[in-house]
Amino acid sequence: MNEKNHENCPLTQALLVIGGKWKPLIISHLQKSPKRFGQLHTLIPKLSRKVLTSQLQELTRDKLITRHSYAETPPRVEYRLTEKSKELVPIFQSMSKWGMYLIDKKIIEEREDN
Amino acid sequence: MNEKNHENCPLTQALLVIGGKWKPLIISHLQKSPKRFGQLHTLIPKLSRKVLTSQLQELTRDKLITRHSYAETPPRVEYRLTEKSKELVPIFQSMSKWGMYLIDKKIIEEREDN
DNA sequence: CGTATTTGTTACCTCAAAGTAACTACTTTT
DNA sequence: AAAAGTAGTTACTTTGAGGTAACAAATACG
Repeated sequence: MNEKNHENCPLTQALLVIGGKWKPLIISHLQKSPKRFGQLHTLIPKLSRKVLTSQLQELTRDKLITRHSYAETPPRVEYRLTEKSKELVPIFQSMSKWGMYLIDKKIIEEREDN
Repeated sequence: MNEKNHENCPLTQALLVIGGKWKPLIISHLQKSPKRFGQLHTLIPKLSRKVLTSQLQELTRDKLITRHSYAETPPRVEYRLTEKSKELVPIFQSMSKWGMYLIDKKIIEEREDN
């Protein structure tokens, strides 16, 4: 953040690429093994197919995932992380850990409210 | 991500709180020292005062920052990180590092394009 | 032949987030 | 009296992200 200014701030750059509402979630789901379009949709049901498509396209464009399409029928398409995005996994894990702490706190506060 | 499902996913919880477009940036700027409203606005010029206000209010509500108002004239208001959000700083630092790598790659790719 | 499956696309609509600009309140300086 | 500086708020408008629903293509199955 000490950097020049707004423009070339690395954090801003990173957020441009992974700042989407669903992208961290998608990347997290791909961390263990490649997943198909339909699997991702099942894992994140609140995410519509249209938006899932667009997020996957953007992630592919930015080279955070690769798309492997198998000429089977019915068609099968798998998405997997690239080396670039594998480095993000521990970051999202930390964030997840922090989120868990948030949930705990929330439960405590709810208790105190009663 | 292995967790139950969508609802209580810790990463989703975390993203609810820090997922805002500007929040990671604001938190990063506060990491070294408390900052005033106007300072933050100068540091992130693309962020309008109205939105800065709303983001600061949300962060305060979620107890990621505290607001200290001094009865001087002209008024002075300082925002500082709480213990809760200080744990986020290393996460954003990693993300920033990753963003720097992105920028480097971009430069290399531009060179290759020529 | 008609239906199901899978991975999308396309068109249309909606709503919340963000932008703009004007106004407030308090006090010091000119 | 008026302007300047700080930290907002309020009202109005705009933008774009996201939702819904229908359709496409290829093949297998009954």
